[in-house]
Amino acid sequence: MNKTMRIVAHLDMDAFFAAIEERDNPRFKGLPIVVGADPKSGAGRGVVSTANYKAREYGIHSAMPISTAWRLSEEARRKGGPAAVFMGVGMRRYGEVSGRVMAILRIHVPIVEEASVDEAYLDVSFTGSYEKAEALAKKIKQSISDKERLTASVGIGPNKLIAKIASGRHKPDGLTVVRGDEAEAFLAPLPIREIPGIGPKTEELFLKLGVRLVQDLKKYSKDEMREMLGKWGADLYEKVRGRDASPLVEEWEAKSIGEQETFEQDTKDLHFVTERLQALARTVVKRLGAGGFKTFRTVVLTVRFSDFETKTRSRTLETPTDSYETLEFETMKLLLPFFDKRENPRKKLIRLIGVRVEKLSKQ
DNA sequence: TCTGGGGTCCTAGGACCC
DNA sequence: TCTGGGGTCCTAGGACCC
Repeated sequence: MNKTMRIVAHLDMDAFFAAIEERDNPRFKGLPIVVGADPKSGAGRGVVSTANYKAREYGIHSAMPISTAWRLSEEARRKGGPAAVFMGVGMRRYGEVSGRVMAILRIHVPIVEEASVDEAYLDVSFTGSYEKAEALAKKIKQSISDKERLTASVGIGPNKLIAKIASGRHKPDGLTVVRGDEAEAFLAPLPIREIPGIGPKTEELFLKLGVRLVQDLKKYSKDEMREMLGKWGADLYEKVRGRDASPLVEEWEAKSIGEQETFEQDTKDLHFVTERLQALARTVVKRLGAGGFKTFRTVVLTVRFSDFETKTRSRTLETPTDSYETLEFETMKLLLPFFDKRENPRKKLIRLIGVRVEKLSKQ
């Protein structure tokens, strides 16, 4: 083993939001917990953000409509089990816990990529061996458990791809090590959907071609992959073989800031929508300043109809601005056509609107 | 089942420029 | 006459991630 061998760890907090709620509300200990939209006795519109493992036994999982989660909880209750505890998303608190967890990681590892609120990549090459990297991961997991009473699952591998997939193999509270020379064989029998970047559409495309497992993808040349998937196809060609040279990204700057809102009921009421648009625009401008940005130059309006068709309209200004009035004026100009025959000939009801700014500058 | 809210990245066509 | 090549910007849409 050479000294420059790369070793990457991926740490994923287990059922993060639900675990925090369970920890902070002792009376919910051991109960199924669902963090997400208000279920409104089965009539709620949102989705499940996180379900703890007890709730997953009911078939409840992330991204599921909250109405479905409610139904599953009711079914379980009729069979004599406890009803699930439904809780709203307390993002501020989760952000605080995340900050403390990330601080623990930085005590042990100098190069950390905060991939999301509950995930991080660690460059543990400095340990020099998989054995030492594994020992370090155990220490970090123990520290998170001691200080925060939360569990995490860790994957260790020769690159981010392998570390990420490995962290998902033994959840919760898992630790999975895949050495460089095992990476390709580790991936081969997995469903292609395990590869980050392969979502429902790509999975379906390949299923039609009889491709289900990572090993099945190896029959395509790099050019064929590029042909099918564009630029990303060439990356995937490498990933299928366990190779991923992407570096950890320690610092990054937001490229856009936006807010959107799904209405409780679909609407065609221009006054109502205008009022919501103004509220969204105000929040966006506030967050722009809070994020240290001076100006934006592009504004984007999103409109989603009741049939879920989603349209975006954007305009790039001549001059950068930080003005709320400009944002309101420009998004209103983009919105109005949706209230007449120009953009909405069939008079569909509106389900959601969103306001986003791009081409941000700190100058 | 009836689908949130925060984002990123890619593609593709047309305008425009050299 | 029936036709370049490359580059950048803008716009709209779509796939994907947590």
